[in-house]
Amino acid sequence: MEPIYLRIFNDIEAKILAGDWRPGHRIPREHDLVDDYGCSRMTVSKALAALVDRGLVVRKRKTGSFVASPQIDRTVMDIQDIGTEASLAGYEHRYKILARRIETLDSVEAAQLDSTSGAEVLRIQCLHIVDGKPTAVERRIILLDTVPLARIESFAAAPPAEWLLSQVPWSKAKHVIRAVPADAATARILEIDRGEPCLNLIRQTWQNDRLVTYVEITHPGDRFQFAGIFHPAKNPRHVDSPTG
Amino acid sequence: MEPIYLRIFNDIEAKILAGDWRPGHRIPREHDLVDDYGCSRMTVSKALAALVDRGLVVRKRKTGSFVASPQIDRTVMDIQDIGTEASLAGYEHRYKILARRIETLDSVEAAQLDSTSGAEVLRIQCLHIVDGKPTAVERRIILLDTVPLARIESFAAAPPAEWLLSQVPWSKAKHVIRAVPADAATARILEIDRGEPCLNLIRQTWQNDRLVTYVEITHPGDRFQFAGIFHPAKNPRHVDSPTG
DNA sequence: CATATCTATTTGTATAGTCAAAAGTGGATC
DNA sequence: GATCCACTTTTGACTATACAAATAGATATG
Repeated sequence: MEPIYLRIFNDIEAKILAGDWRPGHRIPREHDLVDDYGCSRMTVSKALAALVDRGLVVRKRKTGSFVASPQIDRTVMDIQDIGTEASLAGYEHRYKILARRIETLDSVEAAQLDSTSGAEVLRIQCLHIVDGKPTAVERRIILLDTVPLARIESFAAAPPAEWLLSQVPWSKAKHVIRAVPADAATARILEIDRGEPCLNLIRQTWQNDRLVTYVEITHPGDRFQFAGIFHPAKNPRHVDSPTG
Repeated sequence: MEPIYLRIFNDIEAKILAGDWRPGHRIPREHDLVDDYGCSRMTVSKALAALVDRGLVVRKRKTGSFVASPQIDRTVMDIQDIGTEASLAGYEHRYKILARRIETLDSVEAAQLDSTSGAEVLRIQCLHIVDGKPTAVERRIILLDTVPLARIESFAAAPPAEWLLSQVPWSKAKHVIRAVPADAATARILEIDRGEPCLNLIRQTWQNDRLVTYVEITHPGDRFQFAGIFHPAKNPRHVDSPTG
């Protein structure tokens, strides 16, 4: 038998991840959940505290509990969004959409992405310029089934990574980081020599087992690095943490 | 006023991080902590649950609660240890200590490591061989002030990373991942050409603001990648595996 | 000898309350 | 209008207790 607090946790998590409860949506107050599940307040509290820790919920006395704005886990964030990182480091960041078209996945690509063949996707190529220098090529595929709004998005206001984060909560992400030699096309775009070492990040992001996006980001090895400072979870996380 | 459960949490965390309670040490049982702190069992339980989540404690019914073997934070994308990762992925792993000597840090290096000049360190160079192929050069510095036992350790039974993890809990880690061309020495050791793209990981690990170790690990770009699957703040698994 | 069973210990989950702290609301007063 | 205070809602911390589940260790059995 699944513990009650886990059932509550899972129910609410599912609603949020399914997009049923959007960010800002008010979660039933403890008292209501007590009634709904026929359990004690402590049990409800345990579930909600775990959701706070999971980053899906924020709580405030007197005001209530709300679905949190989707936020990348801080330890993943470090390699998440070039623009954010650049401006955190005090650099100027621009980007240019080099290509943008809607396609259907052929079977080879579909298999590669672990997705279904024939799905409609938006394919984007984007150059990131940090401090005046070309710093990354971003080649991205967005599944239009999962993110229909992408069809009409121009990415003029925010680059694809940032726009997606504001649209879709993610439930799973897979990263691969490699060192690769620059191919001809990449070398031209990044203004480096062919064969130069490049840092290559591939990320797939899912929402409830539906692929949201596949992206490959290639950085010149001499102009970019991934860095992060990590602490083992600082304040008590997970269960019954007060300050969040 | 600090909540009781936080006080308990902090007290125990401090003891573990200070090395006062070593991995495997039995933590007082809930009942004893109830007596010690004059609070209820639920409060103690909350603190211990948080410590479990924090990764510092493991608990088992009837047996008790124990200081966990130090582990890399699960949400951190990182190779905790090549050997472990390799065998998880089903590969055979060997390693060879190429060099081992005790030195004192000169001022240049000390500044680089953000440490004090004149400190005694153990400097190790180590080659990792996965599936019969040279897969990583590990160049490591261990601060003997922080880890005195390293002075007499031969690393015959376990490679430095694994040995350190079993010895020292960490409270902070800094990672840098880059793509670099192989220099002459590295190329020779890894049996690749000079200039070939290599994946380069630098990690510094601290225990309570005292540097434990500085390590630079260089992988051939075509034989290694970092990969990780993340679920926001859950129990992400990460796998760093040799590529074909 | 091995093996199955019982028992005591320790953690895990849950209840049904109490009191406290934060913070939004509205009302009294200037 | 503006300011301060009391009121109310909602979360945060905690108690004292209960019973369940896992299991190490002792005991009984074949």
